[in-house]
Amino acid sequence: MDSDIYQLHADMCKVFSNATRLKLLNLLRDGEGHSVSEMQKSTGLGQANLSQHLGIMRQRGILLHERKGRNVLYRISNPKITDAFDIIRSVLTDSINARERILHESR
Amino acid sequence: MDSDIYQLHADMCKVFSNATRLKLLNLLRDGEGHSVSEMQKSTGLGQANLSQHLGIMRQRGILLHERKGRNVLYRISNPKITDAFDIIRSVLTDSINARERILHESR
DNA sequence: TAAATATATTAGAATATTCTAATATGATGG
DNA sequence: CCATCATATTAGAATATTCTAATATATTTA
Repeated sequence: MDSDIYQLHADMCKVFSNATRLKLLNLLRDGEGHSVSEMQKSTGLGQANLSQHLGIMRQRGILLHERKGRNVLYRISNPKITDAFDIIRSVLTDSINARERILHESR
Repeated sequence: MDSDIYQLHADMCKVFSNATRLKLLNLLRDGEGHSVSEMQKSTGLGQANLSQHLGIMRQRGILLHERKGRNVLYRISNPKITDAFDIIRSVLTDSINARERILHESR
C-alpha cells in the first residue's frame, strides 16, 4: 500500500534513465516553453520518437504542455527536476574524477 | 570514444529506476557499512537477487564494499547520492500534492 | 582440513523498453 | 471546408532488465 512510494520513485527515475530524454530535459532547463518542431530541429530526432519521449515525460508529470496556435509547447513542471539533474551529474563527475585520481596514483 | 556524458548520466539513473534498489539505498543512507546478511534479513529479499542488486550499484560506483571477517559491508560512496534521492522524492510528493489539490478544486 | 557460513555468479524464462515506419488526429490559412 | 502543417498513436522487431533456481567461491570455525 505505502511501499508503493518506492515504485513511484523508481518510475520517475526511469524517465531519467534514457540519454535522449536527458538531452531533452537539458534543452528545456530554461523553464520556457519549447515547441516539438523546434526540439526536432535542434536534436535531429525522428518525429515519432521525439513525440514518444515527450509523452512519457508528460505522463509522469515531468513536463507540462500547452497548445499555442499550431504548435504544442513543452516545459519542465518543477525546477527541482533540474536540481536533481545537476546533482546526479555532479555525482557522475565526482566519480570520474575519483577514477582519474586512482589511475594517476602510480607515481 | 568518450562515451556520451548523457549516456553515463542515464546509466546512473538506471540504477535508481528500480524500487528494490531504492529501498536498499534508503537502508544504507546512514553512510555506515551494512552486511549483505543484515540487509537480507531486513528486506526479505532472496540472497541471489540482493547480491545482484548490490553488484549493480557497486559496478556503477554508487556503493563501496569492504570485506570484514566473514561478511562484506556495503555503503553509499557519495552523500550526494542521498541528496539526489531526497530531491527526486520531493518532486514526487510535490506532484502528488498538486494532483490532490486539483481533485479537491471542485468548489 | 572438513564443514559451515557468507556472498557471488550463471542460466534462462518472463517482462519491459526503444526505435522505426506507417497511419491517425487536430489546427489553421486560403 | 479542404489542404497542409504539427503532433500523436500504433504495431512490431530488436534489445535490455528482472527474478528464481542452481552452482561456485571464499572465509572461518571445529
